[in-house]
Amino acid sequence: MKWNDLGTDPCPVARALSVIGDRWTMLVVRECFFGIRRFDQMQERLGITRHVLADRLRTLEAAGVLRRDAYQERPTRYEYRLTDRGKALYPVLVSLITWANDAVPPPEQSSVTLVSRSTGTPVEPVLIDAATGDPITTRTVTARFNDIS
Amino acid sequence: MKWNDLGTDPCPVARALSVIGDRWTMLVVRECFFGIRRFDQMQERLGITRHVLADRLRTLEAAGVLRRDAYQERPTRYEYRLTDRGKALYPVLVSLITWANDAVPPPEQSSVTLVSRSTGTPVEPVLIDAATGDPITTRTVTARFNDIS
DNA sequence: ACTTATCAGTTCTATATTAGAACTCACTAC
DNA sequence: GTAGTGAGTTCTAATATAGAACTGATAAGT
Repeated sequence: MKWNDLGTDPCPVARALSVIGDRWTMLVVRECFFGIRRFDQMQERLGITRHVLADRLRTLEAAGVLRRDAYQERPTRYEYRLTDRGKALYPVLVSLITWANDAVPPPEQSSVTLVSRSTGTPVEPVLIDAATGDPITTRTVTARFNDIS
Repeated sequence: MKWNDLGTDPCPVARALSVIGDRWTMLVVRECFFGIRRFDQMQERLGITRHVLADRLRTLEAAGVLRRDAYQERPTRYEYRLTDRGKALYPVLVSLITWANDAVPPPEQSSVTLVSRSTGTPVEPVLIDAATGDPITTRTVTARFNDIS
């Protein structure tokens, strides 16, 4: 299978990864969540090559995850912001953070944790079903394949 | 920056992606969640090349996400199962599915949704803080950098 | 005994992607 | 005029992936 075919796969995991599943894309999205909007700043912070960054920004814009806004004229300069579709990636980012803090501990004396903006206390993210409030686990939830053929 | 350096990055997003952030890995993990355990079956279902699959399985085993078990002798054959650390990736998978079903609609008449095992009704996954029950959004939660220097 | 099948890989070559550095273009500030 | 800013592009070398064939241990069929 070629990577380009993933975008039209019936499986949503494959379709998600066709947009954000390469080595750099979620790091670019992370920078956007941190409020970084400009090319040079992202490039320096990430250590990504300019070529690849330009390519990823194009892809993310095409996918509707980022919006490219001119913030000045003469010369025209653009910055990148998350769209609503991009902001909807927050649970993915939070889940990655939660998993990594458990599973891939930082080797140095530094860490990044998620805290409440109001109280400053660490949060412990869990997934629940909005309708019932039940936790979402492999035991409570399963994937259903709907073939409308 | 090189990819190999990500595993020791202070940012948990980078560390998570150093393990599961390449083009195929989360699809391999998805297969494991679907109960697929064997090399040939994964290879055929995913359309991944055998070379890359072998490499990803090695990497995931080294990261403690999968366990390699012999299921027969003469000749020895191995199968792969999720460890607890691997199962802890479920929220990431669920978040990806939820996002893709919203953001990257399937072009054909087929879909995959998450349903309750007990009632069969679709679930609507949301992240909350286990301690307070508050929803986790960009407005309620922020990242804190703790430098224990 | 010989052929085919199974199954987890390995090996090979062609192609695609990435890293790293230098360069472009349209300006602004000194 | 010279240097700086900032969003890219262009170039080459290194790396990773696609696709197909092959290996090695063994079982099953004829």
